[in-house]
Parts: sequence; C-alpha cells; structure tokens
Amino acid sequence: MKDVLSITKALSDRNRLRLVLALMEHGELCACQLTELLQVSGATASRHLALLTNAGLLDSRKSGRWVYFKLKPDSSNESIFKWLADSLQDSPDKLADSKAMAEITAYNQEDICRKQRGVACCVEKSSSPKKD
Amino acid sequence: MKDVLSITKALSDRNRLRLVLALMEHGELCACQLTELLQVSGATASRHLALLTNAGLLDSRKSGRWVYFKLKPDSSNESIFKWLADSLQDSPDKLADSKAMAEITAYNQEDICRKQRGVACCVEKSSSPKKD
DNA sequence: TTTATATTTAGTCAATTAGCTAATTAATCA
DNA sequence: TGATTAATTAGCTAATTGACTAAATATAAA
Repeated sequence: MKDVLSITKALSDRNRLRLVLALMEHGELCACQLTELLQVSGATASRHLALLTNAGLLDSRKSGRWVYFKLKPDSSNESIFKWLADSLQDSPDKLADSKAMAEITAYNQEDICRKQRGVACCVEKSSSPKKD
Repeated sequence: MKDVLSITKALSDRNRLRLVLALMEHGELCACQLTELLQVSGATASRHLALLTNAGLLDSRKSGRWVYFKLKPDSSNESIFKWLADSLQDSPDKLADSKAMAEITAYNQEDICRKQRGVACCVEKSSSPKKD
C-alpha cells in the first residue's frame, strides 16, 4: 500500500504530472530542460524529480554535470503510464507543454542553463509562459 | 489534466485507498460501515467519501437515513481500478481490512451505527484496531 | 409534531507540502 | 589549483489538507 501511495502522491501534483508527460514524449531530458519547462527554480524542479524517482517512476543517469531523467521501464508502471497517456491524450496543458518543449530542445543545453542563470545571451524566449 | 489530478489526489490518501479497496470487494457499503472500517469520525469519513465521489470514482445512493456508496462503473475508471487491484493484490493492509469488513457486515447497520454513537449494546468489537 | 439519528457542512488546529533563497556538492574547465 | 557551474540539500514561509468537535440538514419513528 505504501508503494501505491507513493505513486499516487507523486502523481498528484500538476508540475510533476507535467514532468512525466514531457518524458513520455521525449524519452530522456536533462534537469535543466525540465526546469525550463516548468518555469520554477532549479531547486524546486530537483525536488519534484527526486520525489518521482523515489516513487519508482523515473530513472536518472548522470553525465558530467548534467543529470538525465526518463520514465523507468518497469512492468508495474506500465498500466499507470498508459492510464495517464489515455486520460491526457488531448489535454490543452499537454499540448502547450509539447510546444514549449519543442522550443527548449531546439537549443543546446548550455544555452538553456545560461538562460536560467539570467545571463543575457543568444536565447530569447519566444513563447509566452505556460498557463491554464 | 484537472480530472486526472483530482483522481490522483483522491487516491493519494491511505484512508481513501482503503475505502476504494473495500468497495472493490463488497460492491456497495453504507457510510456507517465505511466509517467503522476506518475508525475515524463520521464527519471525516464523509469528507473522504465526498472527495472520492467528486473525483468521479464513486457513486452514491440514498435510502432512508443511509447513504450507500459503490465504485462508479465508468470506462475511464476501469484501468485505474485495475491498476489498484493488481498493485494491492496481497497487501497486508487489504487483507486486514477484508477481515475487519467481514465482521462489520456480519452485523446489521443499526447496530453498527449505535456502536458508533458509543451506545453500549450487543456489538462487541472482537478484532483489534487495524494498524500498519 | 416532536424526538431520534445518519450524514453533511462549518470551523478550528496540527501536520504536510510546494515554492523560494542560500549553502553545499560534484564535476568541468582555465 | 582555483573558478565555474549543474544539481541537490537545508531552512524558511504560505498554502493545503486530514483530523477533530459542533452545528445543520434530512429522514424515520414515537
């Protein structure tokens, strides 16, 4: 029961759902890209990612200074991921995030991270902040 | 996304999970029986039941002074109920509640309700309070 | 009609949690 | 080595939530 609860709790926050959806679509993303998607502080994104990972929903791998996250391929997770995918198929939130993520992945990670530090540089945010 | 969140939030509390599991097993139960199972105040059980109902997971029907709850038969709920059933198949919590519920349903509702009001009467609690 | 009672709603309190900033850690680069 | 930097952890605050009691509502019984 504790396992189930840790999963439902992990999935009962809007930003964490958005992280899972983004990873469903993109397979693997780095912490800085996911932080950029949510538009929260890096610390906040990190805590959400840790919570999802501890619930057994995500795997992470470190590569240099970057940490990459993906859905954990686990048979016990499949049906819940499927439910999420089905339930949110045409959700406006998901579509908006897809768009935003397409822009984010169009830049290289160094630029994304620089942007997060507030360094004025090449990256201009052209989409408006996600809302619903 | 709001719909999905209301469901994951509804399922992210231990007592609400227990209510859903009990209804999976027994089909339909009245509020006083479910209150007795959780060992919380009637008001608290009522709030949990309302939250599950508002999330679209339960149906309720009134019969005289009693209100009966059951899982809402809805195609969009089936996969999440199945996930729950699979994930909690042999959970000790579920087994303990099954046992307790068997005792509760062995009495008639009037006695259960009397017992909840603290009226000393025929009903003796023979099982120890649920724990884990 | 009055009383009793099963459930819900309102109001309060303590515990949890999502967000932030600041500090720390771990890895790259000059 | 020392500086830089992506990510995490620590510590704080405001908002949320689960529990309770008391009050209100709705139905049945006397």
